[in-house]
Amino acid sequence: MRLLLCPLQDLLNNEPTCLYQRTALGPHPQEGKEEHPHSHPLYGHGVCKWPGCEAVCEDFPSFLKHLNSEHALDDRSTAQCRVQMQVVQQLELQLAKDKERLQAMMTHLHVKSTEPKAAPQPLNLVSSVTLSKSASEASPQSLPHTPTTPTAPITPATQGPSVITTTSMHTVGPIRRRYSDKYNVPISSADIAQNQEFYKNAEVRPPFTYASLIRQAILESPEKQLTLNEIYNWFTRMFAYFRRNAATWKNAVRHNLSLHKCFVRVENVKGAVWTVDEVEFQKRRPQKISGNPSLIKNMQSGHAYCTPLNAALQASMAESSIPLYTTASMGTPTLGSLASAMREELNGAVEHTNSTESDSSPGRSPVQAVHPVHVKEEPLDPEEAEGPLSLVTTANHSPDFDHDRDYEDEPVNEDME
DNA sequence: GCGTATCTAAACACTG
DNA sequence: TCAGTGTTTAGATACG
Repeated sequence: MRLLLCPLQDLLNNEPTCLYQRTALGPHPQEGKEEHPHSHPLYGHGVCKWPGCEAVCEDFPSFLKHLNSEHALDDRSTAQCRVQMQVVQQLELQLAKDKERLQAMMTHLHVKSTEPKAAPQPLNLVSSVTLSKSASEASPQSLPHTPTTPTAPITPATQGPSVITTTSMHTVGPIRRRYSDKYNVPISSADIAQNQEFYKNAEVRPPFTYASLIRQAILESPEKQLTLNEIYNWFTRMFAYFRRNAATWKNAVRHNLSLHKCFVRVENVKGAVWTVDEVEFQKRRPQKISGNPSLIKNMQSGHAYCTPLNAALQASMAESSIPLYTTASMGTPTLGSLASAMREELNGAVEHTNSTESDSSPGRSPVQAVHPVHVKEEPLDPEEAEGPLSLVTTANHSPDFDHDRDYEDEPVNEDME
């Protein structure tokens, strides 16, 4: 624990500006106004800008007082800082990837670039702090195939041990994890929207059921109806995970369409399209999210089980991380609306958790805070086992090593990016 | 241990 | 014949 905290302590001691110093996010917010005694990257418009806080501070002194009292060097703040590192790293990786893409495009078009070529090894803020285990420590066979760049969903700490912690990040092997609607209650719109880029780029299984995804695909369509092929396209477009093993998940999609009454097949001019019977779909909700005490208890226990591992740090991660990303500008309406649909499913539970979870972070969704996001990692095909490593290990690799990777099972969809 | 929900795999039928 | 679509069944897994 102490080991983990040390680098962070340095960070915290140096004030959060160090986050900017260590990133390629551009000029520091304070640049050019250093002399201003009341400017602070964590303070603006009378609001504390600490991720997930947004506490109103009437003036700068009160902000400082708030900063020192609410965001002191404790496990929670440390955890938040680490999560912020993840955010920054994610953005850096994306930037590096896009830069390289741009370079390749310009090279292809024989355009002289003024843009410096992306560094082959991106800054790796997180790995040096929390992901100190080398990739070699993990058995390649046990690691999921995540050849794309992301390191973790942008909402990592919804499940304390599964994303951030060193140990957990190395246990995402071929363990099949359940991710039913019922247990994904806490997934919020922000959750998904901010993870959009992640899921688009990372071959990480989205933590939603096929039924939920199908429903959302249909609801996102202008006419609220899609052909099977259009549903396929939506899956591959929105989730990198579904750009491989097509036979498997397509079968599952068809299976779900047939199985669930909420999916209604409608014949129209251009053939059969699938629609969602919201009434039928809603019928599933009471069964799944009844807001009963056991569910609430379960949601709370999401904390409990992680705390013994890394003590308060784990808990603080679980408690406080999600809202850190609410300001991340990665979401788009598409997955945002998916999240909205998810949120509809979660309404009942949210109310309960609001009252059960101590909420010291204004603006934080309690559901997000207390419930894990399960990321299922698939067993690898034998020929894939030696491929790129896990979410964790990719963080220690060049983000671009997979650029030329092909989708094994089928050509990239025509509308994929 | 049981029930439920889900995932995965497979077989089969139908259609263009 | 073949590919795509749709239905159904069965086994496995996760969880309450």
